[in-house]
Amino acid sequence: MATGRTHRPATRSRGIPEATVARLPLYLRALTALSERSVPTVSSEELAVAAGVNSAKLRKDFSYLGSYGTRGVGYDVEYLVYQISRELGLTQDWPVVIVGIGNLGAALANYGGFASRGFRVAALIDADPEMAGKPVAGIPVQHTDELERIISDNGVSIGVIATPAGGAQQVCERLVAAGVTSILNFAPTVLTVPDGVDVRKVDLSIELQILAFHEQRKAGEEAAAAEAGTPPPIRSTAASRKGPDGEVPAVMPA
Amino acid sequence: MATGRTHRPATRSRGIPEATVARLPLYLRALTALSERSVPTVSSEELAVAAGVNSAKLRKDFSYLGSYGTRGVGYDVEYLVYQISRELGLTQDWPVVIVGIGNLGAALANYGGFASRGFRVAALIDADPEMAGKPVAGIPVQHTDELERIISDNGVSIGVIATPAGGAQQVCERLVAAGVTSILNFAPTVLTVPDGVDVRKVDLSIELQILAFHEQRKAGEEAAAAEAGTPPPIRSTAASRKGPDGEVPAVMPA
DNA sequence: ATGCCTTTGTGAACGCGTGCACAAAGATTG
DNA sequence: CAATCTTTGTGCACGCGTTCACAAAGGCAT
Ligand SMILES: NC(=O)c1ccc[n+]([C@@H]2O[C@H](COP(=O)([O-])OP(=O)(O)OC[C@H]3O[C@@H](n4cnc5c(N)ncnc54)[C@H](O)[C@@H]3O)[C@@H](O)[C@H]2O)c1
Ligand SMILES: NC(=O)c1ccc[n+]([C@@H]2O[C@H](COP(=O)([O-])OP(=O)(O)OC[C@H]3O[C@@H](n4cnc5c(N)ncnc54)[C@H](O)[C@@H]3O)[C@@H](O)[C@H]2O)c1
Repeated sequence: MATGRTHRPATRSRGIPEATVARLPLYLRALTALSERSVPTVSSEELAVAAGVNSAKLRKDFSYLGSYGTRGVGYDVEYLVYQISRELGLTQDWPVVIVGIGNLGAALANYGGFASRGFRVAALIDADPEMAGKPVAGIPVQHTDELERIISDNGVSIGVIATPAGGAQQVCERLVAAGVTSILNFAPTVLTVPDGVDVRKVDLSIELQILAFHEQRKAGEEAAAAEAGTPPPIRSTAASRKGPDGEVPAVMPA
Repeated sequence: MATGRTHRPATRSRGIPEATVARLPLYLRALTALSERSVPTVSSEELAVAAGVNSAKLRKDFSYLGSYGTRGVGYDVEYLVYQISRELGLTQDWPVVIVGIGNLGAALANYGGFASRGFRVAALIDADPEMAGKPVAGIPVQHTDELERIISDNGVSIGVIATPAGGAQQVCERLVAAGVTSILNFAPTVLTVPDGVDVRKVDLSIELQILAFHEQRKAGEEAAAAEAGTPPPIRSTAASRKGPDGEVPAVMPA
């Protein structure tokens, strides 16, 4: 999970646990797929498999929203899609601004799945004067000077930061001062925000490092098992060259 | 947090809790910044602020790695950088392949922070024959047909999937069959993998939906507070037009 | 109408993660 | 060398999240 919230200690957001909120979009995606295949109802077990979670967890999650299921039958797909959408606030249209239209910002602007679920790219903002006016994904880039006006005019409350790390905190402060209360941060920095502002971060580098940790551990365990004469569990083909870059696994030589 | 692991029930990865592992890269980043400023030592309190966490949590996290601090003084920055790097497996060089060189894949390939910490883009792979041979970020794109050979030749164990959702599971299976045991997935799908393979996902859409949930809740609470005659907490300027797109907040009209 | 079969909704137990608070450790100063 | 001051390392309690397991609910067949 390339994510983490900031501030706001307790959960109790109208009683729905934070962990549940984080899974609702997952259920919604699975349900939307079922809806497109015109499947009328689905059991907690089927839906759980589709969403990649435990079925008891899924039922408990839904129980926070109310009793929308029918015992012996399951859940009505359309009805559940509506209920979850409403709970997540997706029945409204959320204007979003993206700040920092470089490699990543441009990719985000071009991302189709953005608009698909109630989010609309209201503006693209960059500090580079060269970029001003140039269209990216059909939307002209605007200069940072316009930031406050853009936020205000469009009633934007969600901002995406895709600037280099150095500028992120300052951009964040301007966004917040202008009225933004939710920020999705792609820059590798810890953002400091006042209470009442939500920050979520997506950090590629952290994700890779976490994977590397487990990868190293797997290589170590495997080496230890080989040392002990235990044959590697399965997949010994790939296993035999698992030390990355031809390096020796980080275990004691003797 | 745009993240979530799959499979592998218990933690106990050599005793280091998963939550701690997820924070180590954060500490490492803060420590690297200190190191570049030639700061010799740092207290848990200072470092905690820099990393945006509680200092007790930070100390407990470090205690899992061993006793690397000096009471009354703090932690030696250089030494800690080394210890965390080693623990995360960053003293090795990890070759990574990126599959699906579209908007996002190209941005990832161009991402500088990639190589900075032990990760090296070994190959770019795409199914589009038109792209084969074209250089992206200085690396020629190779066709999917070569996938197995590339993984094998380079000893790749970490793969990044940036294809459309439809192709992700199949790409995933080919990667795993070829020997990849860690996957970072950007496609909005639940990937099914065999035991022993780690999957982490980054899902922009889910992040935005979580933000929207809290945003809606804030708007609702505010409306309720206004109704009750209680003035909005702070920042009433921005608050007064918090209903997105000029819509009425989703509360009962009367 | 009655009984069976499926599936929900949730009580309860458990484990992980967090944060407080403090004793022990060590540096520093006189 | 002793006193003081700073900061670590951790015992402990608490709360959240997960999972099991099952009683209740409801559809459906006879
Ligand atoms: N490219 C990736 O795949 C990737 C992956 C993970 C994280 N990131 C992070 O995302 C951020 C952007 O990455 P990128 O590759 O797009 O970088 P980039 O250099 O291509 O783009 C950065 C853009 O931000 C603009 N900018 C700089 N300062 C600004 C400011 N104060 N206000 C507004 N705009 C400003 C620049 O003009 C530029 O257009 C970086 O922090 C990077 O670490 C990128
Ligand atoms: N662009 C974004 O900012 C963004 C954000 C979040 C998630 N995503 C997700 O990331 C993925 C890629 O997004 P994108 O905007 O780069 O899409 P894109 O259409 O620009 O690029 C997809 C690329 O994958 C290639 N491809 C398709 N099937 C393939 C296969 N089976 N094997 C190898 N390559 C294959 C295509 O040739 C194309 O080059 C999508 O799943 C999207 O939902 C993108």
